[in-house]
Amino acid sequence: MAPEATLLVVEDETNIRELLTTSLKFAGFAVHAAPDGNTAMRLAEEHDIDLAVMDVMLPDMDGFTVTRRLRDQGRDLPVLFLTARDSLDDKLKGLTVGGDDYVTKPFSLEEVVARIRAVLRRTQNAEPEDEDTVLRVADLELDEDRHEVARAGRVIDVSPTEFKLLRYLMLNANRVLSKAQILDHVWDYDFRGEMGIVESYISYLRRKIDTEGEPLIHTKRGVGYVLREPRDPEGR
Amino acid sequence: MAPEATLLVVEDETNIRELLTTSLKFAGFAVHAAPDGNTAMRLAEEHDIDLAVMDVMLPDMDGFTVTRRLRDQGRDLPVLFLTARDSLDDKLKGLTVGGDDYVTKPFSLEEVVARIRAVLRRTQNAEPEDEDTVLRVADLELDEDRHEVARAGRVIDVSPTEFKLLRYLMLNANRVLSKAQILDHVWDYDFRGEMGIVESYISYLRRKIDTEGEPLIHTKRGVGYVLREPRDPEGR
DNA sequence: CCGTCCGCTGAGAACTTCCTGAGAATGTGC
DNA sequence: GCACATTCTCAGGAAGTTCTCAGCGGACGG
Repeated sequence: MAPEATLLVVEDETNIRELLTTSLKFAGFAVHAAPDGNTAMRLAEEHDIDLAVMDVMLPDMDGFTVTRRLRDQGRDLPVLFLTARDSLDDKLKGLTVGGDDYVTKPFSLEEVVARIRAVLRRTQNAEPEDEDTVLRVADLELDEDRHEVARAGRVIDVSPTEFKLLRYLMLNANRVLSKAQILDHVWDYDFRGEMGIVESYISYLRRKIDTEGEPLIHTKRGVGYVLREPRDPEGR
Repeated sequence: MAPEATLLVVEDETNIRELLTTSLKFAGFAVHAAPDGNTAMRLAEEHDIDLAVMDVMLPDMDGFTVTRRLRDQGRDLPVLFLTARDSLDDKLKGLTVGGDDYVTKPFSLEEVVARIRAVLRRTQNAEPEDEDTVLRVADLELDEDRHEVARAGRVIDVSPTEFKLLRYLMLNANRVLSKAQILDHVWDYDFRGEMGIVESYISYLRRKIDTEGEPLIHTKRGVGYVLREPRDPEGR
């Protein structure tokens, strides 16, 4: 399978750079990584980059400068900025007007992948005709754009974490996910709590989407959880 | 037959290192073994390693450091970490994000082999879709991804131990397995119980998968058990 | 044909995992 | 700054799983 797109990760903290690199590769992207602005510029010359994931704070120059210089070279590069939650720069606020976007640290991998896909969708597809921002499993729907969930056509209100958890389950429908996997993908990378929180949120989700009609979320005791279509009475 | 893949086992406890080495060789892998981080680094230079099985606690440096150093040398090495059950280290978080995974001690050999294969599948195959994770014997199916068993298309609920036992029987279809062999592979290496437990679980499995249609699990009195295709009426 | 051995299975004790309600702590919008 | 939503922890209880054991019965050897 050809990679979905080629990304450039620019981030000086080694842990986060590697976390992003491995998990984005795993998500199907081709990834180049740079610890600073100058390396980033060099890599961008050598490779065709579709999108950059860029820390705002870099050792040699800030992420905006890197972005400007890259764009001065002609390419129309969309960027997903990474920034600390409390330093919500004014410059970031105007970003969603162009194709760009940002996520605050600490982030969850689900969040980053979802935002990358959203930015690529907006910038690559000038034709917005394909409404593939909707995930569907049986009569359950999740709309990325509207940030909305519906079961059997009835819209259901869910919290942000519930939404991310459900998206992850739906993206991996019919595959058993361990609580550790869920924690790693849905919760922020610095979360230090126990896996019991996954149980709690599964419980919340069930109450909201799984109380009427065939249940879609199933517990695999000792293994994890799986979201799947209901079976016929014969268990087929 | 060429080895399936080349592994590097890094584990300081001699018993466990040898247990892993012999049984992984037997499972068809080429295996190099190291008792500490430095030896591991040296072996990794001398040989082409496809995957490392790495204890988190090592005498000279921890498994994460070894992994970091090995990866700094360029190769994109997937790792299966071994860790004590109660020391669910913070660093283990984020492990199921990339290709890596972990198993807790004490483990069963079945578990380790299954996880190694899963990691190799994920990291070697850039094509995630097509390769199916389903074992089949006659009309009996076992799906790793869904952690599900079906007979004649009808899904059957099994417990984790039943699942591991059935996987082991199916991987060794048409070969008679002694109760001792089964105990050694399917149960944790520190299990101190009697072999009667194998009889119990064979009984559970038969009740679930072997009650209708030709039986697939057969007792070789005084020898062990074998799972095999039903014979034609002539007994051929 | 008989006794012994081996394997099968039901019962149940001990244990583990999971679910859920309550509540504290934190964040967000008005 | 107040009200409300959300996140997270915890603990009790429910449910499922693991493991042991003992009685039964069929298989095998003599």
